[in-house]
This record gives sequence, C-alpha cells and structure tokens, in this order.
Amino acid sequence: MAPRKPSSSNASTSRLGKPLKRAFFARSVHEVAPDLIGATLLIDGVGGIIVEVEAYHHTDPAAHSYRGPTPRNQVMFGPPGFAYVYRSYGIHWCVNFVCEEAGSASAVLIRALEPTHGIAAMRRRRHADNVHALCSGPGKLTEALGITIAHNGLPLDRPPIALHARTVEVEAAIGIRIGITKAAELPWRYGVKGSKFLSKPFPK
DNA sequence: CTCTTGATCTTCT
DNA sequence: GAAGATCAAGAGC
Repeated sequence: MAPRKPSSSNASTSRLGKPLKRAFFARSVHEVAPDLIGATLLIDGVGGIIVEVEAYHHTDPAAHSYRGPTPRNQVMFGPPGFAYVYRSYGIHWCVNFVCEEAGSASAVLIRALEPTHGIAAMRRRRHADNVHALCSGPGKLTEALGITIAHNGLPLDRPPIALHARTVEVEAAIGIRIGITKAAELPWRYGVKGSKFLSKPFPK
C-alpha cells in the first residue's frame, strides 16, 4: 500500500457551529462573503464547508442584477437570506445567497465546498469518486447537493437548507473573480488559500 | 500539464 | 445572432 500523505482537511475535526439566521445576510455583501468562508452548507443533510465564494452587487457590471430585474434574477431584488439559483451556460445550476436589503440586489455566489456530510450521495449524483472533484466549482456543488431551480427563492434558515457558522477562525484569501470579463479586475473572490477543494488555486 | 471544443438556457443586441 | 458567474472530454506537449 502506498504511504498516505498528511491531509490538510479539517473535515474530521470540524463541528457544526450555531445555525446562521437570516439576519446574518442583512449587511454588506462584502462583509458577508468573507464571513461565509468556513461555514457549513447542507441541503437535506448533504454538503460541506464553504471554501470559496464571490461577491456581486447591482452596481457591479458583472452581476446579473446590474441591468435590472428579469424573471431569472428577481430573487436577487428581494430580501436577504434567500437562495438565488440560476442556470449557467444552459447546463448547470449555480447558487447564491442574497444579502443586504430588498432592492439592493446583492448576493454571494457559492463556488466550492469541502465535502463533509453525505459524501456517498454526492459521489452518486456526480458520478465521480475523487472527493476533490465533488464540489470544486459552482456547477459541481449544486449537482452534488441536489440544488436545482426548485431551490430558487427558498429561505436559507429553513429546511431543506441549513447553514452553520464556522467554529474555528480561518483567514480568507482574496483574489479576482473567476470566469468573468466585465469588472474582471475587482478583488471580490474569497476563499481558503491552499485548500485542495477550490475551483482554482489562489495565486501566490 | 495546457489548450480546444461541445453542451444548449437566459438575456441582450 | 452572440455572449455568458461552467464543466468534461479529448488532443497535444
């Protein structure tokens, strides 16, 4: 048997913190986004530790809300503490947490998780074995957790969604957002530097 | 390892 | 008609 490398995962030592209330999201999206790093997201008990997010705001040309309400983005214009789910490239679902206040149209895109709960279910849904490939991207994690348009507009503090505060301090790394062309230089990506569960590494 | 391409929904031009 | 908050597979190095 090959020797096992030491793991940087904190999954085995992490515990669920107190549930996040809806009020957690009622402040600047740029405060909420880094505060979500290390929190645990579960859908019907399946999920993991948030290791990568991005912030979007209606004044940001890269945001879906930049050009005003549409059928797709209407949840972004509602009150904070709800899930905004959209179809990406016609194929994938992506999930956001609405922040600030009604009309502010700001949200945090959840981009990657470190799987901790229900890993067997995630492997089945993703048709993938490698735990590092289960939730290392916004489209991957929705598939692993079973998030679809059916979750659009659901409150973040009621079943089937559960969010738990982190129990240990983490230093959130900051970088530029992934996969956008407008406002591409803004440093509104937050995550755990060096995590093996990111969609992309943070540059040194 | 990097680069290219196909999948095909919602919005904008 | 084109672009987009993406992913996986295949070609090439």
